[in-house]
Amino acid sequence: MTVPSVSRRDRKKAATRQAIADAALRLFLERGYDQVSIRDIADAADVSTATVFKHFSGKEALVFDQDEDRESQLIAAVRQRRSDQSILDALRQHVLDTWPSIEAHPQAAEFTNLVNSTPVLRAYSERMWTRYTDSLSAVIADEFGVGHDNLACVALARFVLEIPVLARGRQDRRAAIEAIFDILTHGWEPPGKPPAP
Amino acid sequence: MTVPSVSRRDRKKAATRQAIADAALRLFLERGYDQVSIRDIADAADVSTATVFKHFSGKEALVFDQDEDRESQLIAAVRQRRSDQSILDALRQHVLDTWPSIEAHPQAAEFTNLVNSTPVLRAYSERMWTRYTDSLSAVIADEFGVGHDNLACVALARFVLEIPVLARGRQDRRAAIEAIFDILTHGWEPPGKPPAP
DNA sequence: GTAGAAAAGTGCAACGACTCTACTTAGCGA
DNA sequence: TCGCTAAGTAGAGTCGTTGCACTTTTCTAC
Repeated sequence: MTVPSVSRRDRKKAATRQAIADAALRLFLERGYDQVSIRDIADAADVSTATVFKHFSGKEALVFDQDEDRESQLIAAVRQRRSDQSILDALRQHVLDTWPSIEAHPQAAEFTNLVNSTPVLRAYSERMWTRYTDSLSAVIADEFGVGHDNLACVALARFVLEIPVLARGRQDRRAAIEAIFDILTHGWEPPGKPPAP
Repeated sequence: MTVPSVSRRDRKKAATRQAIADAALRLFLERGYDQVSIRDIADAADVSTATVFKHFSGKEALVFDQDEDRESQLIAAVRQRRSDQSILDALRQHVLDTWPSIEAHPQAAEFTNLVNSTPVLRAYSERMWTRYTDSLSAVIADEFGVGHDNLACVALARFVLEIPVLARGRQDRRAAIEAIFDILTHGWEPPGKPPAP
């Protein structure tokens, strides 16, 4: 996984990609997303602008590098769950095990701030998850032997994939995840008032 | 509401806006979204491209004209509900009363097809609703006297606003809406198998 | 009515994201 | 060593979008 095919060519290709991603993140954090052009990034990474688009599908994708195979992990969590575990519990456990550690890297605070303060990046980060709705709902439906467009399955998949957005910026992300799964499991309950002053 | 302030100026302004929207929809349905440029639309409506952007915030907004004051209707549905009605029920009723009739206009099928087959329009239509998450969750939280960032309130608002996306393209939209509210009310239940062949 | 403010619309230049095409370069495999 | 292929480049071009200076239309107040 770290070394898929160690040819000199692939190493150079990966290095170029990394140089672009690094330059982009650095400049974005320094100046803000909208104040950095593709040309700036290309110059900083010492490549042409065309090369940037060879490696990344667009400007937003430069911000969200390494988000690979989260989709396949989700699918696997459902399909390879313990036989006595419900799908909802399997998802809850997978989400608790996996998602809080994401964004646990250096500069996490600045990074989160960058995304939250840039509308186009907020929108992109939300779509990042919900685009898996179809594949997650498909595997859930398969487990129950119903059609892929089964509404309950689609809704569950969608609601689970909304969790990262809802839990973002919470002080206790794990508690937030648990609370949302409780809604999905037992239904929505009116919130209790916070302790009086 | 149909005639907010009948001055000649306002009438002409509304007329040009309508001319632009009509030209845009016609061209989009004829050729497809990506095959129509702003210039094409401006020419067809006999205005300059600058005028197009005076009336619409961007190209995507040309597709989704008349989506006004759905936000305020949502707020009102929660705040002005009957005193014996829960918030969840008030939302359910409002959604059932209001949303199925949307898209009940001519060319609905072609329009839906246009949106679903154009990724950027799909994304836009999903954001159209979820952008109200903050204001809807705020009013819900107010009704319970808790903070605006209360997780249960934010999650409920978000999930309700996902309903249009989930119910889109269903044969029986009302049943779909009911089913999703049932999940939110009583928790998620595994789907039953369809009748055997 | 008429003057002048206010707003709608125009034409044009510019910027940035992204694409395309033709070309060079560098690594690979025989 | 000889191509073949993939990575990278340069540059022109398209398109969405904005800003600016300007004209035209309509409203308002005298």
